[in-house]
Amino acid sequence: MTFVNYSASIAQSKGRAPIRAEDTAALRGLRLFDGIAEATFADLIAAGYLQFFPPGVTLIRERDPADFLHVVIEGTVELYAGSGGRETTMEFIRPVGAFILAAVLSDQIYLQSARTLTRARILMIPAERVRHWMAQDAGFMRMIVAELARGYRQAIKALKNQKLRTGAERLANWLITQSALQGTPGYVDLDIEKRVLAARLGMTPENLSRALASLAIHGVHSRGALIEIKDPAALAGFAKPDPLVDAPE
Amino acid sequence: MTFVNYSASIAQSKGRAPIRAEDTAALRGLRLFDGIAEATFADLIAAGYLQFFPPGVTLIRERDPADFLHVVIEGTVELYAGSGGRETTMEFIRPVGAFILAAVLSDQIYLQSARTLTRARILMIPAERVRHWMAQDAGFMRMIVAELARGYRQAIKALKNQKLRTGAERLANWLITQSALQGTPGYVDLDIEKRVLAARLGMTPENLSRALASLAIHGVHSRGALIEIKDPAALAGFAKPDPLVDAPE
DNA sequence: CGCGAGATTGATGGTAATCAACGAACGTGG
DNA sequence: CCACGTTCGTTGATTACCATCAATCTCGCG
Repeated sequence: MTFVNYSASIAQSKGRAPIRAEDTAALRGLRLFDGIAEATFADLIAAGYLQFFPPGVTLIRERDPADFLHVVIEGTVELYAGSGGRETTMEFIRPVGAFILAAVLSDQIYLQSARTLTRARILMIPAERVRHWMAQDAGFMRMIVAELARGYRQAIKALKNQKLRTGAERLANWLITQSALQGTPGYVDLDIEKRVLAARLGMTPENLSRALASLAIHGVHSRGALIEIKDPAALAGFAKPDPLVDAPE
Repeated sequence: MTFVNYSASIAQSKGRAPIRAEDTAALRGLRLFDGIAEATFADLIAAGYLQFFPPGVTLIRERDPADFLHVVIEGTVELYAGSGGRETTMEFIRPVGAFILAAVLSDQIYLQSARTLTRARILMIPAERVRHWMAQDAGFMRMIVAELARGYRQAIKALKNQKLRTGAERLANWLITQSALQGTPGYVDLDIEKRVLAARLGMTPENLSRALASLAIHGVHSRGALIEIKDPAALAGFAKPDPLVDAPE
C-alpha cells in the first residue's frame, strides 16, 4: 500500500466541512450518543466536523494539546507512540470508537499519535464543547465514564499481554481473538500490513515472520494475508488464552 | 520482611468496623471527595469501612466481581496480575489513591489483584453505592472522571515504558523519577523490596541486580536500599527521560 | 551464633533486535 | 502488455537482551 504524504493540517485549516443534515441522523444512532439530551447532541454536532481522510494521514501528534475529540465512523486508525528514537503501535481504533478521550477531558496533551491506515471518516468535536457538555448533561457524562472505563481496562489488558507473554504467544492469542471477531473459525484475514501488526504485537516485522513460521507445528499456516488455523485446540493449548488479557472490552 | 499469611476474608467478614466519627473529618479533606455533596459523602462514609491491614494481605483477586471501591489512606498497596503461570506487578498505589475504579463503575470483574506491601489503612466503599451516587451527584462523577482519566493515562505510559525501553532504561528512568518525587537529588531510598521493584519494572530480580550494576558507568552506586546518583546528567543521558512516559499523572 | 529470606553472581539457553540479502507482489510508465 | 522499480515480506547471520537454574553472599533476627 502506498501512503499519500498528506498533511493533517488540511483538517485543521479553515476548510473544514461542517456536518451535513443527511449525516446527522446516522450519527444520532451511535451508541456513543445514546442517552444524551437532544440539545447536547445538536450543539456537539453543530460544533463538530465530519470528514474523510485518505490513508496515511497523521490526525494528531503526541505532545500536542488536546483540541478535538476524534471519533472513527469508518475505516481504521492506528494509535502509536514513540520515545528515544523508537516507535510502537499502541492500538487500532475501528468504528465506532473514540480516541484519546482522557486527554480531552483533563485538558492535557496527547500521549499518543494517530494516523489513518485506510481511508477513514472521522468526526471531530472541539474539546472545549466536550468538557462543557460533560458538566451539563449527566447522560453524556455517563457515556464518557463508560468509554473511559473501557479504554482504561483495554490498556491494562495490553500491558498484561506485553509483560506476561512472549512474542509468539501474543501472536497466537491475537489469531484466536481475530478469528472469533471475524466470525471465521479456522481462518484469519489480515486487514492490515504485517509490519503494522508486528508493531502492535510489540515485535519487529522479521520477528513476526519467524513467530508465524514457528506456529506451524500448532497447525497455523499462512498464504499471504490469509492465515489458516488447522487445529484451534492445539493453538489454544500453546497460546493459553485468557479473557482477562484477550477479551476486547 | 516476613509477610503474615493472613487472609483478606477478615475484611469481608461481618467483623468489619464502620468508620468512626473522628476519622470522618480527615476523610472529608481528601482530594478524592472534593466538590461532592455533603449527603453523598455522608452516605458513602456510612456504607463504608475503614481499617488497617498488616503487610502481605491480599485485598482483592483478579477475576472476582468488583464489590468494593478501595482507597489507600496509609501505606503501600501493590497491584499485580498473572496469566499462564507467570505473574507481574502492575502498579503501586500510595495515599491517597483509589484502585480499580473502572471495574467498580462498569460492574465487571477485576483485571488485577491487590495486596498490601506494608501495614496499610484502606477505605472500602460498596461498589453499588459508588454507582448509585455517581448517577446522582455530578460533583462526584466529575471526581470519578478525573480519577479514571488519570488511571488511563498512567496505564498508557506504563505500556509505552514497557514497549519502548530496555530493562536498564526503565530502571534508570525510575531512579530519576523517584529521586525527584522523594525530593532527594542525588539519592533514591528504596522503600520496597528489590524483587518487587523488579516485577514492577518488568524484569527478574537477577536482572535488576545486573541492570543496577551496569548503571555504575553512569554514576549509579547502591549500598543496600540506598542508591546514589553521582552524576544525574550522565544518567539522564543514558535514560533519555520523557515526560510522556515518566511523569506521574 | 546460626538460621532464613533476600540479594548477588555466574553459567547457560531462549527470545528478540539488528544488519544484510533476497524474493514476491504490485503499481507505474514505457 | 511488459519491464522496471519500489515496497513489503521472508530468510539468514549475528549480537543484545533477558529468563532460568544454581551457587554464594549478606544481613537481620531469634
